[in-house]
Amino acid sequence: MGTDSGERVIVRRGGDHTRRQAQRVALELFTSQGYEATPLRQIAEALGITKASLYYHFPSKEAILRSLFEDRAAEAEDLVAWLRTQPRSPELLETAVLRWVESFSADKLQGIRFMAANPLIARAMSSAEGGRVGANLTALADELVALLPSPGPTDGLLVRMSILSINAAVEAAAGTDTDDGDIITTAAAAARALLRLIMAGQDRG
Amino acid sequence: MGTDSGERVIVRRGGDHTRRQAQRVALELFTSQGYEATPLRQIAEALGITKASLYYHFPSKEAILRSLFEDRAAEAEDLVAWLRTQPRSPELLETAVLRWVESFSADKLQGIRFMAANPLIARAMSSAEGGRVGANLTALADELVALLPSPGPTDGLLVRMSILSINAAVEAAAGTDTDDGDIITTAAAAARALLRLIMAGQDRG
DNA sequence: GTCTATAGTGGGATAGAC
DNA sequence: GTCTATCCCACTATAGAC
Repeated sequence: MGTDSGERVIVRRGGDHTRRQAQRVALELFTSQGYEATPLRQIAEALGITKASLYYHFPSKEAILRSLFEDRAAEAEDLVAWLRTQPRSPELLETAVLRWVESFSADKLQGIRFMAANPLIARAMSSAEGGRVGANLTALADELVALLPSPGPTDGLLVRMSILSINAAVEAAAGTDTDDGDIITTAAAAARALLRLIMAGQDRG
Repeated sequence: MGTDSGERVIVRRGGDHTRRQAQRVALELFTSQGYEATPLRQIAEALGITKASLYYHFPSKEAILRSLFEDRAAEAEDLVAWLRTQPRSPELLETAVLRWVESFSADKLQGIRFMAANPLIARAMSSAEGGRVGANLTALADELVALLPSPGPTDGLLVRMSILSINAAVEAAAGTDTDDGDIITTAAAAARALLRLIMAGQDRG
């Protein structure tokens, strides 16, 4: 993914403007209707072009899906990479989880909504052997559980739940008119509550 | 179903045995692959019959889906009905949420997995005007928030999250070999932690 | 209650002109 | 880069025999 730092300075558009628009529209439709339930025709129509024209920009429907997913996976990869640079300590667990949850500014929440709306696809993509998305959230959770002094059998589950609290909050807010900022702060509060639960267990362990 | 005329005495099965089997198989496949991604042919094959035979038992694919969903929705309805018989108090919030979360014995978890795997469909069915599934979880959450002495803007979200903690736990456990019992007890612990969060906010409010 | 055969539809994908 | 036209296939659903 874009590991070069400059990201090509400025005017990137024109070259792939339609392609980016297609990704934006696809993300919306896949989120509101689901991937399988969204025909390419609908994406094309929203762009004002035909189905066939879409194939100039993407070789297949699945390629659109993958392009979306890889954008999101990059964020998890970045966090895992950062984790590896940090000194290992139990406190790092809380720091990492909150860093993850709070990294979602309102515009990035759309990515979480997409994942939450297509859980089976998100799972399949995470475990795809294609390479790319190796550093998924499960890997992150494993790294974090290993930080605990005496990890119990359900601690892995709790850590995963705390990481996924942003997903849970988005899912719980679906269908309501909850403010995006409220979703994020509530998810962070929930994550902290779960982490306290884990730490309390460590004391007893 | 009614070609009787005696002789049937006890053995009620056989009457809708295939139908029930179809529901069982459909629940499994819809959960592991998703509703849209599962062709009727696959369900039929798993039963050892043909696609056409399936149409003897269900008028459409959607009818299979609905039959599954209505079974699950009945549980939420029961809890809401029970809620209405209880004296109103803030303590009822915790009682109700835990009653819900812990009502999932291991065999019922499959229903939650189905919902978790098909969130868009679950949402669409919940808000379907067809009548039946009126008492969904959102309605339950609203009843519960109303029990709080001074409900804040994010309390509704937190209550929904605590109800959905069983879903969150199932989702977090997906892809791992977590024991079903551990999932339920962890979900209950998480629900309690979120409820404590809500109650702490009430003190300050 | 299950079968074979088939209708009918819609979607992903391609060919080739402009 | 976008179009029209088309292919191919898989799926839902139906018809009618046994």
